[in-house]
Amino acid sequence: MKLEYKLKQKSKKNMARLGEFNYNGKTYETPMFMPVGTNATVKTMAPEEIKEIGCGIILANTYHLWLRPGEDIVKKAGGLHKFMNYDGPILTDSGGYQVFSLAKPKDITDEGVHFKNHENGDSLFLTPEKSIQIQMDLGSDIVMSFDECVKWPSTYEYCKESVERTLRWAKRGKDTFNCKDQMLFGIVQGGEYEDLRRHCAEELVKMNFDGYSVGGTSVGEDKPTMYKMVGYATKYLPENKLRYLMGVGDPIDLIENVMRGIDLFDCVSPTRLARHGHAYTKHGKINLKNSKYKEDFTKVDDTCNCYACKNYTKAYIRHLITADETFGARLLSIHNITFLTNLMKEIRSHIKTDTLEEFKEEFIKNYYGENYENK
RNA sequence: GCGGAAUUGGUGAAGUGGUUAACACGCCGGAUUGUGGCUCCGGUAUGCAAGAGUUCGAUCCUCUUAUUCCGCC
Repeated sequence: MKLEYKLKQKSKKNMARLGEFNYNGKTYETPMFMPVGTNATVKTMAPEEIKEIGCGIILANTYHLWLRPGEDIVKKAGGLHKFMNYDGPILTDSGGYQVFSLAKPKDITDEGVHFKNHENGDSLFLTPEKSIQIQMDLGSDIVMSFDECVKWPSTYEYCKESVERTLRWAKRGKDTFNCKDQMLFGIVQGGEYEDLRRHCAEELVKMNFDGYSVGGTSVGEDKPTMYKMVGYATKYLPENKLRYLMGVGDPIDLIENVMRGIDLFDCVSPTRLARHGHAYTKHGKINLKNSKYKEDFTKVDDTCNCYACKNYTKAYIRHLITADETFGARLLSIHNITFLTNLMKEIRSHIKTDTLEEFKEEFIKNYYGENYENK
């Protein structure tokens, strides 16, 4: 049951778009935020909780599931959905990000990428064909091409070479891919260089993927640079297909990049920040480990109605985090994912009325205070 | 009452007659972006029980006092 994207509405003032797709009898709206569940679990959370919050797609990771438990096990279990008991849509990352985070430049060859297993040091070799094959075995709904996520900053020469490689890998992946129930996305790379982004986007579009991702962002660049890179890519992508900005989840970046034509986002930050004691609120990100919350018996965010905010106080959650109790991480994960999910909901409603620009100003004022500048 | 040993930050402790008293935990901040889930990076004793002395100089040597622990009466 391949999901099909329908573009419903476009802003007249910017590139924001409203869309939807059906999956398993349910309709999901975009733009959407997708929580990350690397090891076939959104860390500390049960699938029921994720659905309760109103999330749609969640992510899982090819690299990690390949190493453990192995895609064969997941296949025997009946696929990822059955294995992890999640009947919503699932997207798998290709392992391309691990090229960035785990491999050294000398490990990257045209054939594929040499890794050291981060658990036991074993030598590993991942190719575009292998990545796609694993993802077909996992049975996710959206499959990512195997790409090279380049470091930032990188020279024009390196990015150019890397884009050509990413395009060759995309083609090889597409030739391997043969599942009618899954979507396959191409990934636009090209660093901060407009002609490279354009070239990459146009070549991918010629290959006719089911959707397109923007990669190579959220790797340490400043916000204006990121926005620029996104704009260079979406400009050359077809309107009737999903666009996914990989690894982006800072609240303001969600708004900014929706305005640049993005439909899907993912980021580890709501769950990682939660594990480290941080919470998103309307008035900015707070660190619950700060001693000023020791006797703060109010909820994390007074405008929030998530399970954590309905039932628990800052002082209690602070205590859990300080005592290294998992329940604290779980409560904050629920809260942070709820925060981003609700933010996307607000964004969608402002696309409907084409008032996203005003919403952005309002949000910034509340979240960062009066003197915000892009850093 | 007699004899012995000890006393270093919030805690456990290292250390030396000579510029900024190790390390760990805790505490106080910060970071985190297609997740390498006990992570990373900062800060944290103007003082080494108190006082006096020896010395150019003492946390380190001497004496007195206090406190704690151990043994004996």
